[in-house]
Amino acid sequence: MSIASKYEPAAAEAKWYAYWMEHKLFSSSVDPNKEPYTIVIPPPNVTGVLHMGHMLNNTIQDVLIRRARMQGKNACWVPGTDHASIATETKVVQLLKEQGIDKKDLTREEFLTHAWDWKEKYGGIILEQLKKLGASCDWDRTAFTMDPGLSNAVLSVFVDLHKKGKIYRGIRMVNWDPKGQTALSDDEVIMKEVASKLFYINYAIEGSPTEFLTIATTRPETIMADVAICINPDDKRFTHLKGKRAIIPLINRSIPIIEDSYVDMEFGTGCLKVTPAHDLNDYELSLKHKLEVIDILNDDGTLNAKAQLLVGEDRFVARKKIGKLLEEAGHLQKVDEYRSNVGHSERSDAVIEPKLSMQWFLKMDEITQPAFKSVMDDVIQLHPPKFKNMYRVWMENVRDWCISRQLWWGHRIPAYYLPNGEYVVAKTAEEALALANTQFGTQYSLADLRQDEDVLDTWFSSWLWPISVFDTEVFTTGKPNKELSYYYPPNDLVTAPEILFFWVARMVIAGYEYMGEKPFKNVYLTGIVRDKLGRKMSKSLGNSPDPLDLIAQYGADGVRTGMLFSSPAGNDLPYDDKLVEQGRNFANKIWNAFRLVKGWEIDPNLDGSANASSIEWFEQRFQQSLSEINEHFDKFRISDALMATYKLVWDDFCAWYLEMIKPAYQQPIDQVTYDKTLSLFEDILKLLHPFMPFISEELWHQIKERTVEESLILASWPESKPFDSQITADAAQVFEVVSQIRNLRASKGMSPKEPLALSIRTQNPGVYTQFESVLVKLANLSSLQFGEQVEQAMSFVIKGDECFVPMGGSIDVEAEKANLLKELEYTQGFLAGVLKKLSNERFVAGAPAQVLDMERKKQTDAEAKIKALEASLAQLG
RNA sequence: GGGAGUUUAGCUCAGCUGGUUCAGAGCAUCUGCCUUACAAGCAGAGGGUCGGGGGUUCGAAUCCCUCAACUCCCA
Repeated sequence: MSIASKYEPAAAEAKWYAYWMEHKLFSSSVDPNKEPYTIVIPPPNVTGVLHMGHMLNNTIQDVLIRRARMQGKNACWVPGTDHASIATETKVVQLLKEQGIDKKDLTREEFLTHAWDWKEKYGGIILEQLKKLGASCDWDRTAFTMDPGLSNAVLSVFVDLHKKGKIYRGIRMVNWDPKGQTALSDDEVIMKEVASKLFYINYAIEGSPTEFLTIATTRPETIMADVAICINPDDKRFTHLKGKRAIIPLINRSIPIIEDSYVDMEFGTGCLKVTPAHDLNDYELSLKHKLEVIDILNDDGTLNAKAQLLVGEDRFVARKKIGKLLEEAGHLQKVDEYRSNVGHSERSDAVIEPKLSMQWFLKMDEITQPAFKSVMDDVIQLHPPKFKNMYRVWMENVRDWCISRQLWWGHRIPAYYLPNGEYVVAKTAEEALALANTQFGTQYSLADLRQDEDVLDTWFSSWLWPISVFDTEVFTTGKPNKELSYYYPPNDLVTAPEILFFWVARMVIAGYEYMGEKPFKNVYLTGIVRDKLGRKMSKSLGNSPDPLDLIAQYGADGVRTGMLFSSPAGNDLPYDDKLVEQGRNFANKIWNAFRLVKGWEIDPNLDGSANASSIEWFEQRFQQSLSEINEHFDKFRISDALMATYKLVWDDFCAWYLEMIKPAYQQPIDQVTYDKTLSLFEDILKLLHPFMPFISEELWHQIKERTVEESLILASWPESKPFDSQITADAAQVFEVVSQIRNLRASKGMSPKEPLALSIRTQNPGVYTQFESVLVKLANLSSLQFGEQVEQAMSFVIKGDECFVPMGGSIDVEAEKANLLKELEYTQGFLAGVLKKLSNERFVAGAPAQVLDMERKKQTDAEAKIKALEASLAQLG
């Protein structure tokens, strides 16, 4: 035999991916005669490299798209990348720094030139990596969120929403990243518990030099920004201070003492300093009590002139220094160690500074309504459904979306400020100028316009993705083009739950706003890939294997199945090399099954009728599995679909079917069985294809020469037909007998080569005779007969049928008796339980007929078994 | 502090509207085998009070209450 005994994936993978690409088998175009099946990829960061999360995510998408393609649908998987403004800008800034260039020394245009250069050079590597995984994307459709068309779409949407009055400018407390010098959304802030200090500071009471109040704070450097002290109105300790004023230490500014039940009497000293510019809660308190706001920090986190003290010092340095100053001045009572949760930038890891600034917002109250309803009404289904609840909670508490970012890389906000202090919003400067001059009756020129410096939040472009990859004009025309009308809405979206709100919810919002329809029907939420210690896999921890290394080592098919073996929707995937090893082994198993079949010689004169029942059985079994697999797919249980396929191939096909029909060593096989077996093999390859595209396509073409059109990727998914579960049940019973005999040999230390005789006492010999040749072959029987009890025999009972295996003088009577007794006792106990149930009048009265019948059947079966066991025991003496 | 979720074998998970698919699967473990497709394999085996307690019911892994542990989201 010339075929290698181990499957070598590398060559097949390169070959078939090139083949599929060359013949454009992934491509899709509008075809009104075919039902479309669409997936848009969650666009990875253009600067990203493939990580394990992408592997899982894209494998699932590929499985779905390949199966849909085989089901005859017009399968279209649109790939692309996201400009990821923060991540990319951070990376480019870093890169420039390494080259000795500081972003501050560059103009906006110069910086963007660098960024684009970098994007052209390294961007999209990730898409090349996806090809190694086997992703069958329509690469001709590859989109980028900053492509001219898609960018235009973003600006159109901004202008439109502004016109609709949904976009406004406002002062808001935002999460300011002093390092990245940008505002972040709440979702981009990571809370981390850090060690800090709680400073207890004494504030003197105005007009009463000996009296003071003590305030506990972790941020003493902000006392200069204090505008009040707040106490709880119910707090008896401070009743005497109501209406008085306190003096800020060191700068001696007088501030009022106010009352609000917001103050937690238990925490710290029970009174609170109110610093609206530097704390969100304080800011809200200041709005409520109409207090002024004093901002003492610069954008880079250093203290400004309003601080009066320590001007120019960094906030952390200032914190230390002011501690000392307070101590020297006798205002510091004590300092406690304290652990607190502090927000950090997801990207730069800088400690977030709450900061008041002018930002752009999208009003969310109305625009979210259809999106909320569609998920609640299951028009859009989340898988698993537990995420519906999370979605509801988020939607119910949604806040206006801060869409501006103080960055350069991204879509620049199309708002233009005028010398008269007004601004206009338009897609281009020219349009803005025209608009301004009409609106205000002015004679401005382009030079008078100053465009907003900020760019839009990345999600403000990717929320349009399911629409804009097909049609970038619909946002202005309102009329979907041919592509969009055909492919929209995409069927399924596969993504991580962590961006359910960032991205998924916002796509739903945009879908309804601009298409009046949902942007997809199903959302499959994957889990997070974790290492053995349960930690999220990340580059910084260095705990993630390189996906490309894994593919090289285990093969793409092995890695794909490995990722899917243990990842039900919504559950984290605890990654272990064992999984991909199992995947690789599975590929090898299939490979070797093929070697076996391909190695057979055919004798056209041979009669194969003895194999008819085996073939019949496997066909029924195949249909049984197929219906399970289809059901799993329909419910988005991808892992279960894989597992059912795995068992069908490994257990039913390889372990049973092939052994059943396998001719003796170096013996030929008949034509009918051979042809039928190859055809069954083909059916199996079809089921395997979505999971293991490479090896399945490889073997598909090794079975026989095929044209491009006959490639497996385009083959039809097997048709589901009714099946006879009696045959599969009968076979299971026969297999059980085979197992028992093998077990018997093993326990006696006998060689499997030593034939045994078998006699069965049964009411239904037909169960066995239909598989007689199989039973004889697999159990290695010298004879099979039906009849009464046999002496000097080992025995076992299968479904009430007694099986006797004569062992001559070698049988250990006592051990055999003990075995039978044990079985007997168990069965008697079982029967007792059944009888107890049946003698319970309330059970008989209350239980449905079906259950009752079941119990009665249990009773008769158990009684028959007991009788048989007792007879055997009597025989042994 | 508010909300959501999870808890079933050593690990990862199934278990639908209470009742034979009811205690399951895969992996891991143990025993024996290089039996000519495959040791990346074959044949067997063991392993769980379904987180604890209480309740409803003829009957509970499944429904209710309560406690505990863990996870996530919002503050």
